[in-house]
Amino acid sequence: MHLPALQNQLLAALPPEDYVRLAPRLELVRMKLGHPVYESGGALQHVYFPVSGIVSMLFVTKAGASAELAVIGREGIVGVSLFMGGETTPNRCVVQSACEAYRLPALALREEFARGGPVQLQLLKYTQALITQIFQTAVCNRHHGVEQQLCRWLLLSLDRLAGNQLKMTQELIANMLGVRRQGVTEAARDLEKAGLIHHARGTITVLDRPGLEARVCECYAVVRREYDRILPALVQAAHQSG
Amino acid sequence: MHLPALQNQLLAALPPEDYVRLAPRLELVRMKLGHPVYESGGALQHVYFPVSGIVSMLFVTKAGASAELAVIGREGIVGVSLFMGGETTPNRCVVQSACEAYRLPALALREEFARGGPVQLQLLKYTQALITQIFQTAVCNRHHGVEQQLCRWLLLSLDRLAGNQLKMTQELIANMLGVRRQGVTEAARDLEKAGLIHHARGTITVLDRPGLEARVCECYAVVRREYDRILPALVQAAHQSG
DNA sequence: TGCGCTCTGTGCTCTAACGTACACAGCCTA
DNA sequence: TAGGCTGTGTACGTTAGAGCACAGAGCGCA
Repeated sequence: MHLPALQNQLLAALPPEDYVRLAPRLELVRMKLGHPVYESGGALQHVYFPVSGIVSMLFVTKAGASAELAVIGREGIVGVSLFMGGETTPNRCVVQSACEAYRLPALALREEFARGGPVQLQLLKYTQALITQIFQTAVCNRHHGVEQQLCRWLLLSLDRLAGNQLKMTQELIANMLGVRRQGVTEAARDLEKAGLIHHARGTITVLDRPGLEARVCECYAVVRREYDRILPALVQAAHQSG
Repeated sequence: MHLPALQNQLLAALPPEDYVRLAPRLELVRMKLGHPVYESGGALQHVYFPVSGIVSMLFVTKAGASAELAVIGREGIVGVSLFMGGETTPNRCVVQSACEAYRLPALALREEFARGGPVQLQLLKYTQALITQIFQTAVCNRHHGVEQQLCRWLLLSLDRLAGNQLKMTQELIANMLGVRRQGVTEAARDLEKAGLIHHARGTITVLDRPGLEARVCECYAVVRREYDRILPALVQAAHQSG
């Protein structure tokens, strides 16, 4: 049994009996770049288990400035506030890289969560990992320069995608990081000079991942280590399915 | 029945039958300013329900720079990673303002959490509010100046303390915000010139709270609104006990 | 009263990032 | 092939904050 939904590592980490109970209520949806999965304060009707692509958690200020808080890929779930009891949340979630996801109605999710056991545990563990990513974003925003943040962002994104290419304009990256587009241009130029990446009109190719990891600030490692520590089942799943 | 532990608003919001089951296992501890409640990556033996004072969630980088992620007072609980399933977390928790708290052994907490019901719900709701505070810190770090961050910090702290005084040197505030001490000095000077605060050797007195709220960035309001929305029981409790 | 400590105020230079502006380059379509 | 659009490169001046240095001010203690 290798259903596509199992490409979501969180679902894949569930015991089979839990998964088969969930599976019939999962519905595949495809979402294009820029698609708003959730709006700030909007009522959440579903949670999403991505099997490909990336969803960004963003906050947009009144003045229109934005800041990415975390990225979510097939290791996780979009919409944790549904089982955390808040129903909604003041941040947005936007598709950052064209995304296929299995969605589950809010009611079904709450029902599953209320059973306790492995489903609940897995969801909570993922949430804690997500918290780590969010607070490390806060740390990085405070103390590290644009270039290091770009490295972190590239690595976090790459971890969630197949291959070594990102289809993403510098403008969009700048919006994610909450910096100027020129800042990204300059940082990308320097990384390209160092032979770590190649970029051209909306595509960034990572040529030297170890080189990037050597240049990134500690924030990436902290987040990565926490994901690996809290969600070892996911790492195994990643190895199995590529 | 007005036990001191009920001054913790999270405990106070529990149904009486849940509270009486918990109460015998709560142990009062007093913690001085600077006391490390949790170290980064350390094993968590207890969770803490503050009844007075403030605990800061901090992250300290390898280079020694620090950044506050959130503050926790009698509205909450210190140590959410214990019931979130991660056991530990890479950030520190430090007493920011002398604190009395009731602590509960890790085992007892997990037992209570596993029962589901109101205890679990309340803990999760609080965690979501905490997530909001953390990501708003990330936003504020990215986009807002030192003065606005100081305003936010003052208001968040004031919400968790009785009275309008903060015993806190500028040096410590700077460490919390992850900025230079001089930056805090300058911001505080400007706020004092505007008649909003008075400060002298380790004590900041807020003279004009509405004035501060007018000058702070939206980050404070976003956090405050989420706490009020997700945890209305806590607001009521706050009204009852002052 | 005097000493020494901590805390605060203020000055400087330096740098990263911002806002703005504009030129060019690749790609698509007419 | 020309025109237009989007994405990228580069160059300003401006500013917030960092790093550093040191003077003064309030407080505790001998």
